[in-house]
Amino acid sequence: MNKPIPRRSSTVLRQQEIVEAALRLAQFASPDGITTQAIADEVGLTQGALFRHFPSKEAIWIAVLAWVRERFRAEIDAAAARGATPIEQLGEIFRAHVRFVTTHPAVPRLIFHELQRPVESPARAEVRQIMEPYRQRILTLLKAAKATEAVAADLDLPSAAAMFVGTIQGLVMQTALADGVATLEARAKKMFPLFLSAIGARP
Amino acid sequence: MNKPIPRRSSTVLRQQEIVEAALRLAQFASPDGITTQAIADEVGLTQGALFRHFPSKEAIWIAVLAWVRERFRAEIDAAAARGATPIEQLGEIFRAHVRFVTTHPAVPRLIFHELQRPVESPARAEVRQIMEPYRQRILTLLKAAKATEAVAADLDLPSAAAMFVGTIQGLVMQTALADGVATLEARAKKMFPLFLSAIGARP
DNA sequence: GATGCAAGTAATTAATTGCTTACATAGTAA
DNA sequence: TTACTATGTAAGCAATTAATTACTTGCATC
Repeated sequence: MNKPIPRRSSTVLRQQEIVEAALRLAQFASPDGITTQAIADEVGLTQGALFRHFPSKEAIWIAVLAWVRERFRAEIDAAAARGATPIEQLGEIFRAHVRFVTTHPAVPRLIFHELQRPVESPARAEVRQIMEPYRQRILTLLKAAKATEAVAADLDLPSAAAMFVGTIQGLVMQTALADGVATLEARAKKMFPLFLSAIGARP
Repeated sequence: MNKPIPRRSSTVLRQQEIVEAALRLAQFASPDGITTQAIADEVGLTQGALFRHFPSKEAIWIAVLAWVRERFRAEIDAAAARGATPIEQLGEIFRAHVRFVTTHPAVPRLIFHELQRPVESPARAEVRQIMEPYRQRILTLLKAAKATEAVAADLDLPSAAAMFVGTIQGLVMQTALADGVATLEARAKKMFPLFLSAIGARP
């Protein structure tokens, strides 16, 4: 009943398989500890075959990050749609962000990996393309909240946006160091009210 | 007038030189992009000579992290001593923490590098030994603040401590991705009032 | 001075690994 | 059938690099 596994497959399909394999492996190893051989094994190809579908190893990781970017954006979109007011939307996004990390534990690892590198690179740019539009979106919501007088009138919006994102990022760092993502959601749940208090949100 | 550079030096002194060289190099390269050859060059030794003073490359990084740990602890101690009330002390520590990162830009890189690795290791344990006592110290100060009714009576202390640390960590991540640590201090300055608001601190 | 050890060097080794190449074959279209 | 192209394999190349080794030398001590 299984879908017959063709020995040969088109590049488009293989690229997706390779991206998924790499992301799977990144749950248990750091990106540059993952060899092209390991990825090939995970897909079920020889190592050389990878290079029929990607020009280099780095191109694979860039594709992985691009996949993550799209997926993350979609989840955040869906979350925002669930909230009626800006403050509610922020709450939904907060939860969705945390949920995304627990669902894809390899993602923080990929991001730490890029942050740890000192030089500009296409992969780094890709990471920025994940974070920057996200931060921008939070900022827009905060503006809307301020316009409806749902937050403190003298609130510094860029700082508040940085704090929203930073609170989650910091929490992910702390749990990554301590216990993986096991306790992340529980701890995040208690953080959001603190954020609301920080921005002077009215109940 | 320069101190004569002896061709030979004791292991204790060399270890310190090696640690400093590694930390210097880590400003411009990721830890595992730094070869033992590069470290040796920076110290002015041959590559093999390193292994007279450290059993392995990893041992060098562990020593670097231990050095960072001590140094960080001392800076935070000094900062805390400058504040009269718990809230003031938190402010001093916040600034000192941020200042430490801008002064030692290699440090976040080293920490990201460890976070990016999935397995437990002595180096990871060393990073935990930097963070955990720090978080604990913040928690203690928050307790004291609560005891003097300087913060909201119903404040969840562990969450607040996580937020204190996380706010800085998140900010470091964001600046690391955007512009190095160039704008870190300016942005951090605007964040602390938000934290005070989060914990319901009285002015 | 003679002695012994810690610290240094130069050369080598063993293992790893991304990528290339020469060749093979599946699938498709003429 | 024939021919063509995309996909696949197996082998190997070239470069990197942590660690080891055999040998040397500076220096404190007797």
